Amino acid sequence: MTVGYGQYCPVAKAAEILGERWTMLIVRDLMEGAHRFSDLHRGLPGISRSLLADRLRGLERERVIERRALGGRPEYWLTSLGEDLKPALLALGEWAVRNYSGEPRRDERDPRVLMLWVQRHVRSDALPRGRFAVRFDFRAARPGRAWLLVEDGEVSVCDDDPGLEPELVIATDIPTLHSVFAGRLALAAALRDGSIRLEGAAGQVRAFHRWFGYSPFAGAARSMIARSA
Amino acid sequence: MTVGYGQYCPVAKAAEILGERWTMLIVRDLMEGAHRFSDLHRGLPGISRSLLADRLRGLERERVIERRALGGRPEYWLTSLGEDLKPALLALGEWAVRNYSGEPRRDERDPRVLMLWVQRHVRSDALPRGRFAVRFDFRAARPGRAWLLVEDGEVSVCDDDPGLEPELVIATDIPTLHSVFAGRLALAAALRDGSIRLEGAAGQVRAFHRWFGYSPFAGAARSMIARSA
DNA sequence: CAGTATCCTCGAGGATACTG
DNA sequence: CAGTATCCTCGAGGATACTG
Repeated sequence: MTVGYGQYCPVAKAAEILGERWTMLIVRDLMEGAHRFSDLHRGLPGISRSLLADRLRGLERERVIERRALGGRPEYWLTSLGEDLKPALLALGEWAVRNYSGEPRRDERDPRVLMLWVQRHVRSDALPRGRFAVRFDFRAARPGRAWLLVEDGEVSVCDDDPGLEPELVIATDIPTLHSVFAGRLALAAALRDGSIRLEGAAGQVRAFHRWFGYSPFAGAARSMIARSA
Repeated sequence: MTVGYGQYCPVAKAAEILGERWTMLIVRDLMEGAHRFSDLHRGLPGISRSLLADRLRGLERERVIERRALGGRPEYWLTSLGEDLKPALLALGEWAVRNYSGEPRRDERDPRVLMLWVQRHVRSDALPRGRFAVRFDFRAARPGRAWLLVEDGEVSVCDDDPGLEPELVIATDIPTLHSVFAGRLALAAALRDGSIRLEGAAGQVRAFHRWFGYSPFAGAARSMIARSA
């Protein structure tokens, strides 16, 4: 952001704005519906609060995002200029899907980030009404459990027992859930081979298939696999 | 390259590979036909030789490029994985064209880089046969002159007088030539208002219109302008 | 030409503690 | 919650000189 390339070239301009560490991931999270400072911070483990604030200022200066602080808490939103970046960011991600698909690395198996993504992509309109909990049991992961708390179409993640008997338990492991979310492994296949087990009333199990949402790149991953098969 | 984000996400992977300073510009230059170390170095004023070497190693490790040293001088070429990046890089550049079109900044008016781009995009097949020189006279620029030396369809740039009477002289200034190259200003319009003057035999002047090549983003710039008019 | 080796600087960004 | 202020570290990368 601060340091240009001294080149009057569109690629240089794009690199100037998006090339700094974390910036592309911040834009990605904004596209996925994160708007509050803490939301963004939670989705980017490793970034410091001051650096996040700095990057947000930079994006605001370049008119990619705007800060809204209408009375309540401040929020960050993509401007139309920022929304216009979507095709390019999708193209970049799809390139990565096509060319670097593989298992998540050791350091990429953070259940917290995965749960955040799962939460962000839940199809709220397909959620059963009322208040209930869904528990994820991860083999060989610390923390080994996480909860989704559903309350009238609103979903939140808990790392600790919310004290509510779960109506649905999903027993799996991090790489498997990652693969399903990313579209690299069909949910049906994972259920068949037992790498995911669903425990709960038939209605909740059926509903899960509808409200569980996938990565924006799942389509690209699926057609990759279909092509190579 | 070296530092990941610890996120199993396609955008994070793309940012990991392309997010480091200079990397996207190196890929751009490879796409535009630069393959030798010195060619790349010349197109990236400000990068040190050791850093360029380091970035090239990184891109090779990620299988975006490959180093070929078959007997002669080493060359760097995009792999098919690297070629596959073209749509994403074009999308990024077109986003920048749509949203940040403006005059080149003071530090972006380097005649050397501009001449390099002009050279790289010359349509060799439309060049007159034989050996001749084309001189560019830039108002208010140091160096104020540059030459294209054409020799049987091969073009090179000289910063100093090649000692050959030019058959064509192009009198203009850096921002104007930039704008024409970028597609933001029609050559015809620049000739009409005198911001570019062509001096030479009628045949050479006519040929210039055919062999002068434009930025890969010129099309996007033109349709931007057409839309806003 | 196409780099590598060595030394050194400086600024990006982490840690910590603080504020409205 | 949503940041800011201050201090400090360390590693990316520049400068320089060298090599096949």
